[in-house]
Amino acid sequence: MYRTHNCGALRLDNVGESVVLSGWVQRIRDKGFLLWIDLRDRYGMTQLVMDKARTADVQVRQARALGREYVIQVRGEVVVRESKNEKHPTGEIEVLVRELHVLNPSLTPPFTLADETDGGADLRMKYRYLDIRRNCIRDNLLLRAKVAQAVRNYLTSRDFVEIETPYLIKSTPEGARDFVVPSRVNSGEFYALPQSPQTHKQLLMVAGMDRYFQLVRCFRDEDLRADRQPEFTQIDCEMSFVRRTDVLAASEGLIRYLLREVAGVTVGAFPRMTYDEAIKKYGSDKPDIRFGMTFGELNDLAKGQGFQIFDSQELVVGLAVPGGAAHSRKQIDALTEWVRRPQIGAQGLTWVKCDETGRFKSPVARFFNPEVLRKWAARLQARPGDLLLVLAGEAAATRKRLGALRLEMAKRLGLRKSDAFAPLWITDFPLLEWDAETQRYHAVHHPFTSPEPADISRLDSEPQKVRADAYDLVLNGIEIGGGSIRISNRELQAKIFELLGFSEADAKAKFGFLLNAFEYGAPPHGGIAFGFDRLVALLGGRESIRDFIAFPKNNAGRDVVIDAPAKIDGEQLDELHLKISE
RNA sequence: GGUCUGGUAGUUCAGCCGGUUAGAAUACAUGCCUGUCACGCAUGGGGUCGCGGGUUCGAGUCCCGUCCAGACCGCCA
Repeated sequence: MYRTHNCGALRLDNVGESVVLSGWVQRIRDKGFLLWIDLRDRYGMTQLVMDKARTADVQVRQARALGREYVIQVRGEVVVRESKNEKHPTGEIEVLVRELHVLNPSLTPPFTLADETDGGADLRMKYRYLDIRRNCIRDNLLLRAKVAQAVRNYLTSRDFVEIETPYLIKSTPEGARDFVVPSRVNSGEFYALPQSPQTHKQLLMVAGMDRYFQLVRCFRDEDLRADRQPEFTQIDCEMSFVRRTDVLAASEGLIRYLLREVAGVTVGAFPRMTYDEAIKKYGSDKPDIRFGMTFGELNDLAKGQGFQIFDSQELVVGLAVPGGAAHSRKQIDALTEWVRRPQIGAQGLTWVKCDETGRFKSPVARFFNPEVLRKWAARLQARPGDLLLVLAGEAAATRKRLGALRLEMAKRLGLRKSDAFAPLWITDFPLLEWDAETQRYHAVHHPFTSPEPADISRLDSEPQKVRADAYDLVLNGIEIGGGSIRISNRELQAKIFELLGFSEADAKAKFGFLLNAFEYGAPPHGGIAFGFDRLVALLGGRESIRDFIAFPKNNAGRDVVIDAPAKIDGEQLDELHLKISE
């Protein structure tokens, strides 16, 4: 018998029982007369005990020879602890060992397997199977499984049906770079791994499945970030006979359910904000609205007063840092350096301290009299004791920089609380974006996104002003979902392809299968996809998704556990009809 | 493609203006310890200072190159 109980199961009720436990040796505490072993498995930890009075010498010697992470099995008796430990659920009992078997020894692990590990990221990734033994990583994976289960419960209970779509599909011209897979049977041809099941889920709508979802792996061959992996998981949804409000309502229902079931947090109706407003007030299309510090534009109050730097720039914009007047000159200089780093790229930073008595202190005070500075403060909704931070420059870049500064200040002030959840819908994205490099429009979302119905008439005259019937869901400043109402009208789709610079033949070659399907009675439809990894990380109170993925890729897209990608031999290349050009 | 930060004991790090034998904590080993739970105490072993080149009487330290890791910009419909 390998075990009668797991390591998290035993309680006072079990005292007197003879049990068999198996697990890993977390730690041995040898007091000489008495020796304890913390035995750990996925379910918890149970303290084993041996002493000279009750245990045979041979077994004590055997126990002293154990090392960390040995896999052992013990038979023993559950006894009450003389000194209890309230930190563990099993802390009131211990198991007096009668028999001990080493099932497998272990090398000394290269880092400490504890909540507060001494292991660096590099080492932890290489020995990920050890890292996962740590409570925090194990709990992250358990959380992920719980969220997945909750997603399936919720969507299935609302008539969504989970359907798998193929992973070996075809490369499409728009969007991220594709991972490609050479075909052995079809010489010189390649599959692509899906960036999303977009077209297949639309085909399922034409097929009459009405409400589809899938927890699906997606692939993008782009550079990585802390919250970006080359393969990642989406909650992909699509619905027929819906308008935007229907998709938003269904999505809110799901997210609200997850927040309640998993995080125990109740949130009300999700606020909505247009793309333009988000950019102007937060400098980002994914604002974190857990805190204020919204932007105020100061062009009318800051230009034309003799301060050359402002006069020559397109936009002067600022925000008020609550309580920020307490910053020392040194701290503000450090902030200036922070925004001047190449990653932010600002030329400089203008600041105004609003002291408690309503006076202003600023290096630009000789250009702007107190009356003007008072108007700045009012525009930025500053209160006495606040610090105004002002940037100037080209409008889009400056807003972005101030947005980065806003997040940094919030982080320093502890305003980005991981147990607060502030969802937000962003709507009214532009449909098209002019790409100067290729001299054509490209779809901001994707080519199947419907224009806002009210704007369709402007497609010919001013295409850049046409809004998309698209929406993003932002949670705590992280984009966790995005979707749109799709085009289900053949002529409209043809017009969009034309605007995107596809010839009719191009469109037919690339998307003929979808256009054909639309000839056979396509229902109006729309959908959304949520970033599952990001969502789980947020529910776990973190922003980096790597610790919520069992085997993530590193910064360079490598799997350091198995050392992939790797070269393949010549024979395999030949079979695939491939030659490596050096 | 680019910017920044880092690489010193198994591990996490310190190492000042270039100067004698490169340190700490932890891990590991041995011994002691009558209730530990991050046990404690004592002793001990453990180093190609990422790699290559340069400057110098002398380089862990300065310079150049390179590799690796992380964060970020570009990119990510």
